[in-house]
Amino acid sequence: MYICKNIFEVVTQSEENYLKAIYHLGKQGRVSVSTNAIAEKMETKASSVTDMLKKLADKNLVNYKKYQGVNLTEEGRLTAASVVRKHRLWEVFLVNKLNFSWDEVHDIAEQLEHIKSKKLTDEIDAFLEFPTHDPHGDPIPDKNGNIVKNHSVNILEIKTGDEGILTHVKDSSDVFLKYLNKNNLALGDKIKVIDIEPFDNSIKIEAKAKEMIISKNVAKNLYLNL
Amino acid sequence: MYICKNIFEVVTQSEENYLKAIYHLGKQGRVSVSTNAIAEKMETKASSVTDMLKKLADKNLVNYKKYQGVNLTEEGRLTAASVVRKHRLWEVFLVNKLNFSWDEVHDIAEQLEHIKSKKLTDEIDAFLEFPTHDPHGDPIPDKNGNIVKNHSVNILEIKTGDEGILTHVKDSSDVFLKYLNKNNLALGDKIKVIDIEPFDNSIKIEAKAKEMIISKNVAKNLYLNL
DNA sequence: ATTAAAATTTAGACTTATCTAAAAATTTAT
DNA sequence: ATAAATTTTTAGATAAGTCTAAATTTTAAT
Repeated sequence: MYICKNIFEVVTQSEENYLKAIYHLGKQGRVSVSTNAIAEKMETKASSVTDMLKKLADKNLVNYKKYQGVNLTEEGRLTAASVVRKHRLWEVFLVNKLNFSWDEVHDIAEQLEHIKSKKLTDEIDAFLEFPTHDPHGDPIPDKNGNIVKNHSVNILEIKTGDEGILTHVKDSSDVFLKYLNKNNLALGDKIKVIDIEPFDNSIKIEAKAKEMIISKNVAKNLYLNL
Repeated sequence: MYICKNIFEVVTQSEENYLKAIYHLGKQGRVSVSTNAIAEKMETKASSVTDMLKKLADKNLVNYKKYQGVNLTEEGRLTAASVVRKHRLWEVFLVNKLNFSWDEVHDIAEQLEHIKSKKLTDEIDAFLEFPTHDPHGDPIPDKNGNIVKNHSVNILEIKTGDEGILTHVKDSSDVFLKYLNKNNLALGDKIKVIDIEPFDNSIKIEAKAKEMIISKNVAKNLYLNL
């Protein structure tokens, strides 16, 4: 006797979170990811990850061979991309339509990304006029899970005297974003590299006609379009 | 050692659903509700309800004495009202801002009502310009869990020849709403009672300059403002 | 006031997702 | 190439939420 347990939630919220982690760790899920890497990203234990990987493999969402790590199947990749799509669309909604700032949206989007309704996702997409990037500059996968290729480069790789537009921040944590707010840095700003200090990789930059020094750790998270 | 298990989700989704059921069954939670009534509403078993009632009582969300049914505490009432508030606000959002029809929103709102963010709820409320009723005419609780009193009366209680505005439908199931769509009936319509058939309580009404006959079962769900 | 029927609770079991501790496999270092 | 270190998996336990079946309490009927 064939029993379909749950037509509407074939993939649980927890499963979606694992798929998302694998997607992010294996650059859109195409590369193999280790159990420990997933455990660290999800702040859980490796044994829990192993259990889940078996379940995901049973559902044909990942390719899994014991001790070998995992990568997403096409179905898994699409599922993960859909979750990421929803996460980023909701972030745009919160910032563009409601009065949220870019450092407040992550936790709420973590909840909203699990809402199951294809129509809702597509209507929100249209309502926002089909945005291609979220408030942190991360690309939004389209209906088919495809993302536009990003041409931004890390500010550490730019040579002294060159300038570009800040289009992407890698760290979306509220501490980091609040740091940028405090220093009046936002996506779209024109930034010029004045000097790179070889000793600690700190960088003197010019933004909004003002000079400031940012640490290497900050620099690592700033990406510019030249 | 004091351990707070979960600051952000002191109330689980499942608990919220039980509180909501008790809220609806006991007219805003002020009246005692039986275990079986809850079980039926939630499509679960009485034994599951009993288990949950104990848990809710432990958390001071309901007053529960074995075999006596439950009612909500003030804290439980506020929690339930907040869930109902979110459900109805999201329904308004879906219908007014996205392209949803009133028969498509319930299942999605059932998911969205569990999103935890006070700011999000209040911003959506403001974005929608503080609506007082959802697309089915149900009142939306305010921040403090208060609802505006409804003055609509059931169409069966109106005497022949009288008319009123359709302001509320009791049944929000998609079958019923699709029936109304098909017959071109919507909130805001002026409806006149032409004749009530004593045999089966079917009613001949006039709406949009056309006469039609509705069954007692339909009539029971239509409420008018005189 | 008993007894029968209905409602409710208890007991024990199952599933999902998690954990700890121990075992097994793989990788790294000598 | 072998031992040590690291990674991963297994085994067994726990908590939340559900179920069935049996026991208990309340309500209704005679």
